[in-house]
Amino acid sequence: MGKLETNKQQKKDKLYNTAFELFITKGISKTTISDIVSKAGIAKGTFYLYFKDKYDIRNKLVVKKASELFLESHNALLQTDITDFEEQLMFIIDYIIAALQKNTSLLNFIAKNLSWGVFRSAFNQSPKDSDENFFDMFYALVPSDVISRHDAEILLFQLTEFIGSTAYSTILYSEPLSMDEFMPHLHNSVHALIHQYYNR
Amino acid sequence: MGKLETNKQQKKDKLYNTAFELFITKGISKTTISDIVSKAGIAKGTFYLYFKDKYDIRNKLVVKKASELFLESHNALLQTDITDFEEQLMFIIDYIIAALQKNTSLLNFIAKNLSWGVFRSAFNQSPKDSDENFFDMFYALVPSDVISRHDAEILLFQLTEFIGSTAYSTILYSEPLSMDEFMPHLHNSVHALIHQYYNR
Amino acid sequence: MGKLETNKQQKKDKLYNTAFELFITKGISKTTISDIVSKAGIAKGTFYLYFKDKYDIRNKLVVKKASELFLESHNALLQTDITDFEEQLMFIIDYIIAALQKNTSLLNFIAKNLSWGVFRSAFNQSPKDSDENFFDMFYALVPSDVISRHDAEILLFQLTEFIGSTAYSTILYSEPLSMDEFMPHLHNSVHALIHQYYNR
Amino acid sequence: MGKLETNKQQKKDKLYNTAFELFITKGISKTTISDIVSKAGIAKGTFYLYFKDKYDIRNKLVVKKASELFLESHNALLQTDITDFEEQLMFIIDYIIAALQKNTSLLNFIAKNLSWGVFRSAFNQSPKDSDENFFDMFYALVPSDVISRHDAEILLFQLTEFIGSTAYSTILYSEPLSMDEFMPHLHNSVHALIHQYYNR
DNA sequence: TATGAATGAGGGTTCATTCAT
DNA sequence: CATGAATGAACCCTCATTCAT
Repeated sequence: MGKLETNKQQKKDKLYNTAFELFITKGISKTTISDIVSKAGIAKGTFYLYFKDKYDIRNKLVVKKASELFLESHNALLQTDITDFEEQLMFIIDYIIAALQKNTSLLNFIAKNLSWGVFRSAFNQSPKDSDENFFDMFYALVPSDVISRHDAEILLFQLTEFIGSTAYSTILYSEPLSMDEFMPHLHNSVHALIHQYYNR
Repeated sequence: MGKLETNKQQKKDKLYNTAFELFITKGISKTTISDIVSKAGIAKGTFYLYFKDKYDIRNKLVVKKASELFLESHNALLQTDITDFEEQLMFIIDYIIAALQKNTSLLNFIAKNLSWGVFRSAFNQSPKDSDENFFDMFYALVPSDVISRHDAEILLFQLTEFIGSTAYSTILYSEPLSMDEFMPHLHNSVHALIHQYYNR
Repeated sequence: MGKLETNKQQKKDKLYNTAFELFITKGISKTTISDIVSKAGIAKGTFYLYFKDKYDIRNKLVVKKASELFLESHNALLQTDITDFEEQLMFIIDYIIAALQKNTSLLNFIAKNLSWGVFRSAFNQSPKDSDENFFDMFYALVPSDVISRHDAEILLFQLTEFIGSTAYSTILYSEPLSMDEFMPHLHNSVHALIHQYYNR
Repeated sequence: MGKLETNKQQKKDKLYNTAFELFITKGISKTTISDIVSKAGIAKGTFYLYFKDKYDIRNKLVVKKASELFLESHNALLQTDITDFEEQLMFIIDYIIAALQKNTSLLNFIAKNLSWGVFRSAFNQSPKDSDENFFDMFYALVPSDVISRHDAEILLFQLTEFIGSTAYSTILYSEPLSMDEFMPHLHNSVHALIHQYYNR
């Protein structure tokens, strides 16, 4: 990679980092492109060299951050000896929830802007960005003898939506109850959702 | 109610209706207050006599529309002979999903802007707006001998979030599958979520 | 006319005057709307209340200024005893050329931006703006027994284009000769153009 | 001319052709240097090696295109047997008008940007560009025994301006009449303008 | 109450020009 | 000679909000 190439990537990364910081601090609508570039120490025109507009960088950031979180949880799982699928899944869920509880800005950012469509298309569009793919990771965990690949996909969808939306409300607003209070219910519900797909 | 009083309410209603129409047509951020008042045939300053800003009218509208939908489904239920709790719940869910499938603009509007907190507080703030309260309606259905009031609330929360977020993705974007394909899974999952709270 | 109405017209006039001043001083493309409003002491948004954009005010100004000049020449004609059509026409031409020689900025402004289409449509659009219409003024001068109304219109078109384009080059750039040198040729040519339409 | 030299000329020509195409398609002010170079497949910086700015290439193009048209008409004249000056002139005028009617973009481009000064100076600056000069061509046609060289120049000026400005309005906008309707008037007027200079 | 003209900060975006490679 | 990433001044325009009428 040439010096010029490196410089380009550095500029892009700087914009990503600065934009994320401002998005979670001030909110997206209150963050202007002027804010981003001036904080990043980059010229305004340069922004438009890499991103179409504010929502372009937001979409890319949302997927980036969500993926990072998932893969981080998977890496943590690999450090353990857990082999049972449900236990593995619970580990990941607990890991992610704990991370979001510690980083409510991130939760706010991801939850408000991540849709399944964005998420999915992002993985398909640029598989080179991460040598490990979150979907593959999940499907590899699922015991294929009891849950079909097709069902696994639908299950993943339901779990993601269910956990995402309830976590948003409980963690950020403690509405209608706090995440700590909700936790046992969440665990039970996740088990209930999974068990449908066993022994079908 | 005097003539002047009536005139005031008419103005307010006109603003509500016009704003809703524009919100679902052009989207909220693309709708300006100028758009609303000019389409409503009302002076710009008058808007500020009734609403604080665009987000004030949006919040009120979201709750209004969501409540109308819930109560409409309940009224439909009353026309039936269904007495079993789970069947009643399924009827309401199917009714609401069918309505949202027919009116995707409404789904988009509600899903993007309705949070549990807004919803809940709205009911508490102005119980007079609807002589029937959605929460009371729901709790009345729940068989109190098998599910406690406290659990009922948590269950309602989970169902609302689960159905809301999966319906959004499947109806509007058919991602990762269409609502028609998802329907049996949805039914099973709802049953699974409910059954946890039986015979505890 | 109420106070508010008067205030509106004052603002509009102020914008007209300031824009014209800047257009002829700095040129149109170098004049920004910011320049106009800041010099006029009016808020930027107010500009857009009265004009669509820079080119809207330019078009209106061009017609305004050209009309004023024509009508001014006609008023001057009325102060004389000249009765012969050709002499009257020559008087008007000489008057206008003299005015443009004294005010080369005006010549530059009008010549670069006035097209027959703009001119004509402007008169038809808002005939109320001037109780006297330049076209009617011209046609009234033409001796209708020797030149038909239809021919008069074509003649006026040719004279306007011929004088306009040659005056532009000779007055502003003395190319290929100065207006003073060109004057006798211009007179002869105008007579030649007119005489075609006599005794047809 | 070495290979490198040829490559340079090719780049320049490519820029000329691309710029012209964009100028007549999108208009000059809407055409950016980015547009030109990206369409030409040449680097942005390279543009500045050959031209000062957008207006530099425009001026050169306008003269180039106008000259081509004039010389083309002269070449067509040489294919005929016409010997009489007025007939020759009419042939050229008709030829040019026909060409502009077929190519209104060219008319628009030339008329809006060609001034006598630009035209004249261009011929004097770079006579090498065309081995035949339009001015010389015209003066050679004029019968020098009846019209002096000095008068010929003034006549050419008047004809050019007269025809140019009336053609613009009639061809492009049919205002106040179409070119077809105007044609006989144009012919008569041209004759009238020429005859002044006979037998002086 | 109701009006709507006036405001003006600040947003997004463009694009001619430069200069290190 | 050729490149094209980077620049950043400059611009247009929107629109929520106010306030005299």
